[in-house]
Amino acid sequence: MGAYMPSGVPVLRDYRNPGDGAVPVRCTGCPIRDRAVCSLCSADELAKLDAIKSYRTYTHGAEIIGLGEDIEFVASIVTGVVKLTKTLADGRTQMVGLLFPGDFLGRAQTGPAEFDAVAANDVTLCCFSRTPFRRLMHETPNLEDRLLEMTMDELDSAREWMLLLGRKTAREKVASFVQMLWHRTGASQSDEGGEIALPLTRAEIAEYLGLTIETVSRQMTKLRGDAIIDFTSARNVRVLDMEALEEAAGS
Amino acid sequence: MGAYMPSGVPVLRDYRNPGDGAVPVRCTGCPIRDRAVCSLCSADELAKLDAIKSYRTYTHGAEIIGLGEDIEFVASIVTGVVKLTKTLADGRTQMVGLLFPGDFLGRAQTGPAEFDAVAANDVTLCCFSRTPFRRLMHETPNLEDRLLEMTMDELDSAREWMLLLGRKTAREKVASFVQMLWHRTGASQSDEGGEIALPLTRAEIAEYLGLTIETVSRQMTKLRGDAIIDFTSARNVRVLDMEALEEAAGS
DNA sequence: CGCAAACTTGATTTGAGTCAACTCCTGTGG
DNA sequence: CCACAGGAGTTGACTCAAATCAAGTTTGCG
Repeated sequence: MGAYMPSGVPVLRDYRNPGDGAVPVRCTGCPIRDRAVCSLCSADELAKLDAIKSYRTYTHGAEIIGLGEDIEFVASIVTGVVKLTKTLADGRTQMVGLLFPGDFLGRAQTGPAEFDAVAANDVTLCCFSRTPFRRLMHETPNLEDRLLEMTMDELDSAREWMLLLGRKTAREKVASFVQMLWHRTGASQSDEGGEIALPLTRAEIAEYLGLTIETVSRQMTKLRGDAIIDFTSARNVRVLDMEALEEAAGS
Repeated sequence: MGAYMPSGVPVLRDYRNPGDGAVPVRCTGCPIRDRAVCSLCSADELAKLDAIKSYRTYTHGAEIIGLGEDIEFVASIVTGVVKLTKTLADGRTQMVGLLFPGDFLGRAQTGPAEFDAVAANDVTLCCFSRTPFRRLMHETPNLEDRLLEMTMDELDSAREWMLLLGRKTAREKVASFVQMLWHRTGASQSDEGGEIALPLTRAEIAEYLGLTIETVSRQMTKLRGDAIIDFTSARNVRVLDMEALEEAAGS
């Protein structure tokens, strides 16, 4: 289970393992069937994918792909959260991607990875070797169409993230982060007051937002002081006032 | 011709109109044939694209796509430079894309634009109505494959840009910008000392880098003081020391 | 229970933003 | 052909938001 999940807290969000690390063997009943790269595939197309897939698990902190590695597989995130990061020579690190269940990891084309991919908590991947996947993609328009659509969605969200990094204040960044999690973890609109278990440490949130740990912490404290969010623990946020949160996020 | 080009200066880079705004009617001989979304297409595939294409021109500053518009076309940039920007409620704006000849503008899928697209100088587009383009894309794997590849390249470069926005200093940002232009404008390695005509104003460079005009100007002056770059005019840079520029860019 | 990692809080520094002139082009019209 | 208007760019003085440095406190795990 997610290393960050305090024991005894009820399961709230689906980026954690449903069940207990038990993973579907058949695609039918797969928890990400409706969102993943395979979501447009018909039953027989799915059977072909089924034949080339394999599951891999990574524990919290494990490196999935290292910078410059020539990755031999692509994958769908089944459970857990994967962070993509880029690092400058002197160690300054920026997160450049955060993948939730259903998201796709890797390029179908050849070439070395441009970033590190690390399991932010315990992760299960549904992996496809690159060559058979590419072949299947060419035979299966539904697969390629969905991958193109997902890649363009990623690009849109990268652009939103660029606006955040380039122009938002620390307060706006932190509020935007909570708001993003709220949406990505599949909260329903009526869920105000519901709890979000943060999948990232303060240090990782800082990497995501282009800030320092201290600034993230201070802004979290201020948002709590303004009665916009509350914490049941450092890793469990409750949104008290969704409208004020949107206001604070500047969007 | 590009409004920023001082008269009498020899043509240096291909993001300006080759010839005089004269545009190819046939795809053969198109200046972006080797790089654009159509680059993998065979002669007969190209003929089908040819049948649905049309050229549009925009003068410097013209809006190509407004935020929230449901764009009825997608396009390849033939000549000129297109900037994509996002703006917060109070007017803070961040550039989130910069498209050169060969780059692709728009989503094949449906849905409103997530950003503004503006002609940074005089621009020619090779446009395809969205519906026929989508249909053709489904019939033509070479087209969809290339679009997927280009979209993933865009995503990689957006992630590099995120590292810049989140973690680089003002000096590193400005140096990175010059370096990026050097590569995007197709300079050859042996071109040290060659000139780059900046396609953007200082204000636009600031939007690109998440800085203010003043900071961009100061850092340009410092890089000049360090004998890394030089200016023949405010809009024409010469790279004096490529190695030092890379060092200053922090990559 | 105790230790280390994660997180918070406070004091101080600093890099980039803001505000304010000023210069330099470039194009226009008398 | 020159004057001059206006936009683009530069430079300087000052401010401020976030980084840095430095203790603390809390939490969770062995």
